[in-house]
Amino acid sequence: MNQQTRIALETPKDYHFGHVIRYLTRSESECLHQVEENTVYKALVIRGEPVLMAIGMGDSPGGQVSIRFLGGTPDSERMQEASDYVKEWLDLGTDLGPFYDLAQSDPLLGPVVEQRRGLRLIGVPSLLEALSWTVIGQQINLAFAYNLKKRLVENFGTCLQHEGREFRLFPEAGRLAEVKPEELQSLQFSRTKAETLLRVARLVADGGLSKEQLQAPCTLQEAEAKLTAIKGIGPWTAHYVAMRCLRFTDAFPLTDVGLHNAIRLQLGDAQKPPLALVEELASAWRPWRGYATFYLWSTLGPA
DNA sequence: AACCAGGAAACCG
DNA sequence: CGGTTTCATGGT
Repeated sequence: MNQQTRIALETPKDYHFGHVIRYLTRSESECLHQVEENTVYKALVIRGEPVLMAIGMGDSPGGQVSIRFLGGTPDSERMQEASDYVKEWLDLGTDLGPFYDLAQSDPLLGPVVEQRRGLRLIGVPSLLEALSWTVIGQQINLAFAYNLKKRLVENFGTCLQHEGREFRLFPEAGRLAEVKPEELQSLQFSRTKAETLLRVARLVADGGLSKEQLQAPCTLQEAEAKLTAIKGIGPWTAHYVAMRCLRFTDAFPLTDVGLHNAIRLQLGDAQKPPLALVEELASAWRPWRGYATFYLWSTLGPA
């Protein structure tokens, strides 16, 4: 009958599910997962089969994260893959000890990190999704960016239903690859945004671009070079993707407006910091500049 | 209405 | 190269 299969994931020492939930709920327009009563609902397609998950803190007091599979139990290999995905997505495998040590003695970062100790760097494991989201986010405000993503997902992705709940999936590369730029423009994508996004989708669909070829033994600098070779992708986008998808802990979107605002806020300044100052501050955060950036971003959201 | 937004390319000395 | 201008489109 209603037999439910669960997987429990070990959590790292410093882990605060509440902070993770807060990050995941920062936009009302987020369409690729839902959060309800401290449970995250998320769907994947693994080798053609949908896998529906409810992710929450386990019942045991050990601080485990548990995945409950909905609408049928996947086979063990798919459960393992789903579990790997969640581990990567919610960043359950990184030891933040060195980062916390470093932050502790940093006047700017110290208070920020102390206040949100246990927040993880929420990732975007799919390269296509990460690149798409980042291209969408170029030079527009976040609210609009979430709207554009939603339109992309609703128009070209599939939607699963389970017990009245909708699970939306990011479009497949092959599907996006055949979309015409005009279709995206009619959804209020700018022409260049549409072209870049479709260029990326075609590259991923053709196998000319993959996550594997951008990760180790590839260095951050090499990954950046490969990504910025694509028209429409500059240093900001490359580092953003390196940070959220490729998991380079030192990825650093130097020119990011949100980062600048967060630094300004911490310094109590009226003006945004000059780039030279941003670089100087960040040099103390190596090799964790990506985590520093993510924590600083978290100071901008609601409370 | 003006200015801004989790930029990138093209252009120019 | 390093700085400047243009592009593009909604949000506030």
